Amino acid sequence: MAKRTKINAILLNPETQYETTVKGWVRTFRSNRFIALNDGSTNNNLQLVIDFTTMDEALLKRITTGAAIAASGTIVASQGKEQRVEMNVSALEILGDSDPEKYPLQPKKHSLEFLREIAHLRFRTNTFAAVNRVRNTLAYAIHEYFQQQGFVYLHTPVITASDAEGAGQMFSVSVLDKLNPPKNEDGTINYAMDFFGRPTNLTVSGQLEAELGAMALSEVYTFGPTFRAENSNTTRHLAEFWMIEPEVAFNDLHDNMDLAEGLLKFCIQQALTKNADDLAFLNNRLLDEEKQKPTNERSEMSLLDSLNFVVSNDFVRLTYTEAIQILKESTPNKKKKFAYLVEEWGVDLQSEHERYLVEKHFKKPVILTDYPKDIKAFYMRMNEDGKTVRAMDILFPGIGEIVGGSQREERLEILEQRMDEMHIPKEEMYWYLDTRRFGTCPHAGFGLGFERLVLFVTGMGNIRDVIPFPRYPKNAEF
RNA sequence: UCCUGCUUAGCUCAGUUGGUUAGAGCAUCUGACUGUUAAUCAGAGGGUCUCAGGUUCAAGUCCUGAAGCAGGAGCCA
Repeated sequence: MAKRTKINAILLNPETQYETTVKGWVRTFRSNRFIALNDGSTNNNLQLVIDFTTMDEALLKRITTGAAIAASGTIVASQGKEQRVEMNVSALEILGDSDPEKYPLQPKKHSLEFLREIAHLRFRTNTFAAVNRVRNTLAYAIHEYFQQQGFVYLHTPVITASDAEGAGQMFSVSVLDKLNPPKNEDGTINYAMDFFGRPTNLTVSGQLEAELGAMALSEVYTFGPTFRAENSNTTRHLAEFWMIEPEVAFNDLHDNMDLAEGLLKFCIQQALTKNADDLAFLNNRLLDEEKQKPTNERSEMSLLDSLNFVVSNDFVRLTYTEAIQILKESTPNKKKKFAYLVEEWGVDLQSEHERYLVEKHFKKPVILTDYPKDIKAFYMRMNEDGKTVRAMDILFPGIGEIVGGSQREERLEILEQRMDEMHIPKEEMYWYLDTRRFGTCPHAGFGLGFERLVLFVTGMGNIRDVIPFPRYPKNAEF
């Protein structure tokens, strides 16, 4: 058959009465006459109309849900109401059969939990096709935003020998015989015999390497996979996820906040512009879901409303100290409704506190800054008060922390002192400290959890549904 | 890892105070119909009630343990 036209192009083309060929997968086959065909170019199907009175009966039987077909015919104005155009098919070919007794997807609503078990087929549903197209737009937008501003895309290593990245449990990388590894005289494993001659792990962050790049290229960003071996079983954690980590020389905390807020708004705006159909579908999907809930549990804004709201409003910026004050005086704290009551300065904020600030008090994204030094990482810049560091967390409704970043400690003596206090091995990190020894300068950066951004933009409830093949405890299928 | 809940047909779910051959809708198959929109109508097939023990004359139902899943918490992006 002739070269295919993508269904998206046909649906956007105002013309009718032209011959073309389409290829795709059958979603439903109704009345022995109507095929809903989808090729992934859009969430909308093309309706193919066939004449079953003249078509070979054996061929007709092979038009089943999930089958791959090619069809040629004339695009005409549709007689039905649900679509503007349809194809009168003159020739049809089955490219790949789909046994209806065994094919697990039906033309009906499936639970997300069931689809997670058949993640290799779930792209074929409207929801997952839409989510993955939005994900693609967001990934591209990340690059667009940074490239427009002259950032250098830096590839940081996936395998690292440093275990001081300070962001949780790591997956070890080794080629040693697990049953009979080479041993030292004291019985410990002799990693000198391993591939890299030392213990190595999968990275939990590219930040430290990104800082090295920023100290010459000025503006860099990373965008790659990250691995955390935490036993996290939540709707917003994965063992393998994608993270964006810009690092900018000469930026202070305020520049850093501007950069992050600008990035988030740009990405969301791109999705609104480029994925209008997909977001409309996801918006309706969410509205249907909300109808099942009691009125008081429904969200005040629809998905599209909240995306537009975030794009067109400034994020609230306040310090940890101010946040503690608000929380102390909040109704749930006074009425002892919080599981963790806010009593004194210095405590880490719990999810319920973050959610109160974002969803109840301000009702918009919040950037919290200047946290107590004791609850933050060693590399964050010490403030003049000696108590707080120049950290920033961006909190989103429904997601919680979507960005975590800081201005970095560029003063060698203070950085070394902090490393000593927090038992970070300085010798091993000589390469990191060298940036402070030779031409150090103020700089700042942050980490953006890519899947958390996708989660927010698509309105999905579980992070396992916004990455094609999720990795989490007890699950590495596909 | 902790707390709570769930696990019955391919999918979504009923299943009474423990009581005979465990039900429905959708899907599938057969037939009818044919401008439908998750088409419709009639009929049929489809079950190791998650697994392992226990209590009982009798367990889908009660008890113990395990596994998996979901939601919440912690860790964080």
